[in-house]
This record gives sequence, structure tokens and C-alpha cells, in this order.
Amino acid sequence: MDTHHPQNPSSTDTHFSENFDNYLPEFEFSDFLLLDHDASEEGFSPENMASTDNVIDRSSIEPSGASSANSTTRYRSEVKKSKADGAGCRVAFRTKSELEIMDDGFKWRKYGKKMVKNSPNPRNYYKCASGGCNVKKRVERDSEDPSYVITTYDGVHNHESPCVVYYNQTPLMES
DNA sequence: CGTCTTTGACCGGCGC
DNA sequence: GCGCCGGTCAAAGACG
Repeated sequence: MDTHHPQNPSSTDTHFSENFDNYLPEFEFSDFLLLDHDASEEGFSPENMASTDNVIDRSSIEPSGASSANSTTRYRSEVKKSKADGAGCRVAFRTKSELEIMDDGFKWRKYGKKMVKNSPNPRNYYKCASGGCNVKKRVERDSEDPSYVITTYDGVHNHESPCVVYYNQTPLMES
């Protein structure tokens, strides 16, 4: 259903974030939590945040180290067993958005929906549709503020975002 | 016709 | 040991 076509490469704009701005006018970060014990401030691998890191930057969240502790929302520190299969990087975002389907450039396939006890809203489970990439993401609405959406990324992409690929493959061609 | 969402069932972990 | 709860699977349906 999510006919998310990658941004047409013909735009050749230099700022992907600008595209995002047009894409999600009602996009506002409230909290972002880094739930990874192994990843310190430097642990913010560009691989993992291939495209979302753009969003973080534009939300003017202090990139200064230890800023992750800035989050007021106490997410249960799920420092559980981390599969050595690249999974081990957990990042949770809380965004203000009407739509819970936020296209971050990756292709996600929904594989489950569950009602959780803590919240009256269902929780959706997505998996990266790229072969060999078993990154998961779970999306749910804030129990207290339905206008907020909590997105939790689980794992690291072993491939670039389709958008990035696009930009890589089309360095300059428009006439 | 192919792809993706939906939905209930199943499974494993944890707490009591 | 049992029950609860969260996460995943897989068949069926819907949609393009």
C-alpha cells in the first residue's frame, strides 16, 4: 500500500532534508533515544542512520556527545541479549506526526500488529524488505499523546538506503 | 498475476 | 508449574 517511490532522481537537489521537509510538513521530533549499550556517541554509525540522520540534524538535536541522556522519556532500558547478527543497535524516536508510516528511505514490510497492554493503541511490526537485511522496526502511538508516534529501529542495515543508491548511481545526468 | 497487508495462532521468555 | 505478554509466522485476502 505504501507506494513510496524514491524521490525522483531528476530533482538532483543537494539537500535530502529539503525533500523531507516537503514530504513531512508536520514532522517534529520530541525525543530520540539511543538504546544501545555498545554504541556510544560515536556509535551513531552512518550506516544505521543512513537517511534518518538527516532528520535528526534538521531537528536541531544537540549532536554533542552525551546528548542522548537528554531524553526525558524513560524508555525501559532493554539491554537484552543482542544477536550478533548486526542486531544490537536500538534506536527509538518519538515524533509528532499524524501518519505513523514514515518513509525513511528504506523499504519496510509489515509483518505483524499487536495490541500491547501498556497502550490502547496497537503496535506495528515492520521488517526491512531488502534481502539479507533483517532490520526490524516497531511503530506505535504514544499512549498519552496519540499525536505522537514512537518508532523503534532494531538493528543495522547492511545496505544503503534506496535513496542513497539513487544518488550514488546518478551523479550527474540530467540534461 | 504478483506483491504486500491483514489477522489469528503459535512460540518463547519472564514473573509470580 | 502456570499464566501472561510480547514478538513472529504464515495463510488468506485485497489491491495495483
